[in-house]
Amino acid sequence: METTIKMFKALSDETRLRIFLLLIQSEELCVCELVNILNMEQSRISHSIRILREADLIVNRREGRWIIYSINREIKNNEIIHGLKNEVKLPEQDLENFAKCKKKNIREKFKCN
Amino acid sequence: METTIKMFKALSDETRLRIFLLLIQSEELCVCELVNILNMEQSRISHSIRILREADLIVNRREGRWIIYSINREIKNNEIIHGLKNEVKLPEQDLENFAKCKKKNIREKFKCN
DNA sequence: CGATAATATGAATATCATTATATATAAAGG
DNA sequence: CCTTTATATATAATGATATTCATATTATCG
Repeated sequence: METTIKMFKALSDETRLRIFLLLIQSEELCVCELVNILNMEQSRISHSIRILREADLIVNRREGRWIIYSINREIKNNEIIHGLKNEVKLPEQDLENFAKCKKKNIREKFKCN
Repeated sequence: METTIKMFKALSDETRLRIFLLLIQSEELCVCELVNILNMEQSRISHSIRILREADLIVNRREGRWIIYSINREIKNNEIIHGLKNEVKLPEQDLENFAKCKKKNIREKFKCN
């Protein structure tokens, strides 16, 4: 129950829900990609990510200069998350920006933004 | 997306989640039964109920002096709610109090509390 | 109709959450 | 090593939420 409440709390904010859905879409993303896609302040993304991480919804690993986030495998068979995947779609704009961002391949270049 | 966020927000509070799960268990309950089961201030229950209602999670009808709440049928095939049912159990204490309350049959008597 | 019961609502307060700005840290490049 | 880049965190301002106490509303009973 406590875990579920934490999960609901983490996902009951638009910014965080969009980040979470983007991570479901894309397997993994770094912060500067999320900044790029969502067009928000970096500190806002970082802060949002922290709350998702603290709710055990996402995990991260470092890869050189980047810290790369992905969905926590352990919640992949949580039925609420399953339901969420089927019930909610990302805004079109986010999908577009996500595609553009992937094309840019910003992590290959020297400079991200 | 907006609907889902409203839903998550409504269910991300312990009081409201317990009320919601009790209503799933029991088909329908009036406020004084919930006060009885959860052992909380009546106004707290009423306020919580309002938020669940505004998120379209529950509905109500009047029956004499009582206002009786139940799960909104329209969300019964929402996959997130399905997931929730399977993932979360009510605290034992609530189940006990629920059973006791049903035995008391308070709506049959003149006075509820 | 007056009293009581069930529930809702309002106001006040306390707590918590969100966002922006500024700063810190850690890795990599030259 | 000094700079730049990516990210995190601290701080502060603002806004939202939860809870309680007091009061209002609506229905029933006598």
